[in-house]
Amino acid sequence: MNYQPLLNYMEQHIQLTSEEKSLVINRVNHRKYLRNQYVVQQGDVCRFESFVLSGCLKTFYVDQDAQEHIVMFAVENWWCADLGSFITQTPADYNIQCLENTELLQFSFDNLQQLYLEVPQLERFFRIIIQNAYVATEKRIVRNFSLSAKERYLKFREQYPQMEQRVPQYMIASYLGITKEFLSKLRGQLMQED
Amino acid sequence: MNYQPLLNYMEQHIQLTSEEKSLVINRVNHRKYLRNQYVVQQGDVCRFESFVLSGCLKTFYVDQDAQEHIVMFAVENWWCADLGSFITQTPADYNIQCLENTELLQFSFDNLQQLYLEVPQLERFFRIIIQNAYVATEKRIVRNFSLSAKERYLKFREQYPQMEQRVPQYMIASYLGITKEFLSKLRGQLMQED
DNA sequence: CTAGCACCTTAATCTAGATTAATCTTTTTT
DNA sequence: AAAAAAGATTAATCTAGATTAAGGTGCTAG
Repeated sequence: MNYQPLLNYMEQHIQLTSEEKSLVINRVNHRKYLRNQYVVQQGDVCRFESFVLSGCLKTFYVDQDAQEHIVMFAVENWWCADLGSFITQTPADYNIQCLENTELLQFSFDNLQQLYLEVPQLERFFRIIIQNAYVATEKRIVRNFSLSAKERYLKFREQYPQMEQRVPQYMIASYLGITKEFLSKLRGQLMQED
Repeated sequence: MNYQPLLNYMEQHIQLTSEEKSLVINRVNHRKYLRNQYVVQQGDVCRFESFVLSGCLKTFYVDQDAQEHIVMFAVENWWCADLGSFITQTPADYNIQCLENTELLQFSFDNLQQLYLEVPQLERFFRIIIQNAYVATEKRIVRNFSLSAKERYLKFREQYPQMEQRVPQYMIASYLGITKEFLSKLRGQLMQED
């Protein structure tokens, strides 16, 4: 099993001895999902905080009118969970579904509590993860408030350049909060411009 | 000085001995602000995490077109800070300004680091604060995505019933992400309906 | 090879909410 | 009490983006 990407990621924020690393590795579950499988379903408690080794996932919300709203994508070296649900162990607002065959390293809630005792530095690590998630979410609110659909799309393209090749346009539209038809129109306009 | 509201709030999440309580009280600054004073300005580093003893504040963002976007209000027993800035000690995206004369209990970044050593339980407490902030922010994204302006307004009214009397309508409009004229129209419609 | 499905585009029409501008009301200042 | 400033309403017009509907492209499967 390849734990290196996770350990590399962790070492960006904390230093771990090799004993600590093996404690982490002991508590983490490796799991493969197939394309279209769900990692979390709206209404269930989110049981894992997952690190993406390979593949691609979407986190989305289904509203009363059965409309899907994508709130984030996750690819290699990203974390993915309904953090609100995981943290409080209450039912999830979001679904998380694989867009490709996907390999995850998963921390269950209980294992994570254990690990906090075994490797106290992880308290710090996961606080940073939550903080980053929080800051990113806040920035997204600001962006949705103050930018037009076209500006949001351009920002998305520069921020996730690989993403457009990887996921269908109607999902990008959903992420941007617009219809696929309007995204198509914007793309038409942008082609024109250059 | 009246520290009781803060201690009550803390005791909802953690238990503190009376020695620990005095450690907290020793590290917290009490400060009065006048109406219209700024607690944080966009571009400055947010120096405090503040607990509201009395008064009312708005957290807002000014975009390129000098438009103000209110992201949250804070009243008695709420926390207020540009958490993203405070946590990372980097320049703030938001302004925080008093809408009334306001009394705050403030934790400076350095004092808080000290306190984490003196009262380790506070690590837990402030993680919970951040988690709650995160969850609230996430729910807000979902709401902005899937509800119409009218629905958001109704939700706002039921969630912050006291607020409408306390802050001018054009600020509520800004919080809801609509113009004051349109809010006025909605209010007209709703009067009609009942 | 063609049927079917998943995805994308284009164009016409519609609507929630923005903009502008004028008037009215309430609060604050002097 | 008058004047000024701050806030709220109303109505006409405008626009970003939604909706509907039809046709196009390209993959995958029998």
